[in-house]
Amino acid sequence: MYLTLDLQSDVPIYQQIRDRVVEQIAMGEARRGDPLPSTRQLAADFGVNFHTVNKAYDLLRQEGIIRINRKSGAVVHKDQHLGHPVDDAFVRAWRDRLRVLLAEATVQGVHHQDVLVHCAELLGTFKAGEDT
Amino acid sequence: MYLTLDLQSDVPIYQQIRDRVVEQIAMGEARRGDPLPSTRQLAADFGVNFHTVNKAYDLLRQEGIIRINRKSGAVVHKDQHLGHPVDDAFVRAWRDRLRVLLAEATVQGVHHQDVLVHCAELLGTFKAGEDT
Amino acid sequence: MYLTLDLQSDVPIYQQIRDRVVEQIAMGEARRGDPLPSTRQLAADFGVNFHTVNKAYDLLRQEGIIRINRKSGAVVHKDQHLGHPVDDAFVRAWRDRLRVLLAEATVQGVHHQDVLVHCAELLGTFKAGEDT
Amino acid sequence: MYLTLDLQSDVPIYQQIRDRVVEQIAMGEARRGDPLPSTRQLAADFGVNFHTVNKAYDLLRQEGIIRINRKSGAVVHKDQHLGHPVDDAFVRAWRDRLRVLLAEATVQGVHHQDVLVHCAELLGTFKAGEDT
DNA sequence: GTGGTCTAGACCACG
DNA sequence: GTGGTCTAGACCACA
Repeated sequence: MYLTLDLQSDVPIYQQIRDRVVEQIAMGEARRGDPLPSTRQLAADFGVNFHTVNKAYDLLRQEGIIRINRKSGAVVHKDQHLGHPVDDAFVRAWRDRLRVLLAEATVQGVHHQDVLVHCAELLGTFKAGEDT
Repeated sequence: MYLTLDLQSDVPIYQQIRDRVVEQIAMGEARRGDPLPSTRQLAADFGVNFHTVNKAYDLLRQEGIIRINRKSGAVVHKDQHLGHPVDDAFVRAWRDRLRVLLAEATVQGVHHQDVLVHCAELLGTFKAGEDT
Repeated sequence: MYLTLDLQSDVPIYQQIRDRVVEQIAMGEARRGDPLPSTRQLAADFGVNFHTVNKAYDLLRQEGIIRINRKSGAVVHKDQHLGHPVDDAFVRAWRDRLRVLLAEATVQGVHHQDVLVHCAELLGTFKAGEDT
Repeated sequence: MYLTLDLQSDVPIYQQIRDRVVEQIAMGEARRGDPLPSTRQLAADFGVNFHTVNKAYDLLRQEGIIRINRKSGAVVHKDQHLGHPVDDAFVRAWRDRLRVLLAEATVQGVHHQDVLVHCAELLGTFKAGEDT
């Protein structure tokens, strides 16, 4: 699993790590049961603090996306093929964030049709994982 | 313009104010030239400090969404009818944020079709403003 | 004397009026003894408050650029042909402001040669007045 | 980086701080990657509130002159050696401010030749940084 | 009336 | 350690 970070970004590093992991899973690059790099390994690769990676993994654990075992380290727990019912609370909060994002694009002059194209394109990159 | 805040949320208050204003403009509730409440008025309404509102307005000003006059206060400057060219840098950054959001939904098991339905529904609430 | 204002600018209106008058005099459009529009006239033309124009004229008076008589109104008092000695205090303060302006251009990547070209060009538009 | 302020000046303190930083960078005293003092450190040195320094740094960040990291604080991001293309909008606004400044000098009787000498002298103090 | 500036101090997030 | 957020209140500038 290759992750890329931007240490200059104003997005917190732990958030970036978490985001990249989510994207990798969505793209099908990592599936249920697959192991994640060890926190120390990742921290060394990126040259960031060990606690920072830890925080990212803890976030993912709280979201139910990964499981952390003392022995085997972190493994992917949730992916798009799991078939579990979608959490209503998640959808509500997610939709709220989506509304803001779409509102921004609308105000900045992006046509609604183009917005949908962007969505479809991005979902397409995740679809590939679905077919596997 | 009616705005609602959640003072308990972990989203900064100034960010929430900014988000609500963007949504209102996207929904066509406020259009180019329409005045926004004065910072101190809005602060009093929400029971927050006027500096917090100030920061939200300053953010919107930096995004080119509102203009601030010493005399008449803040007025809407950008809406979906402006016909201005869309900033490429904005689209790139916006798409990156959209990717993360869509990846989250995918990982949590939301079907791609449902994601598109959510997008279309939300855009529909903005479309109303376009028809006016 | 034709003046143009930008009511949307973040530059105070009284400052803009003062700046435009200074530019007109520098360009030779108005010379020592020439009358300025009455404050009430200018206020009506621009649709701004009478006190705002008054403040601009007062600034110019303090700078020794115009004289204000109750009878004849405001008249230009200083122009580039006056031949009076240049005030040292003015030059020092002026140079400080110039330093900041030139530093900005330098940091933003404008070549020093281009800076000098800009200066020469602008001075050229004032030179025309000198020849008159 | 040594900066000097005039707390009695009518120029806002945060603006003075911003100006001094720009001058230091233009003079080559601080270059791309060099760290700036922490906001609270600088505030303590000047005897001003840290919010004031914060505002100055935020201004510089918006201008793309510095970058702010949560970890290492603020570092210089732009200097005259960067070789980036010059922003047209910046040049237009900058030239407008230059016009006013040159008009003032002209009206006050400074000869055009002397104005150019002042410009060349000041640019020379920045040139030193270029040669390094 | 409006927004802008500055101060002072508390608390949190990040690394 | 760093910066970010929020509060509270004072005073000034602008129109």
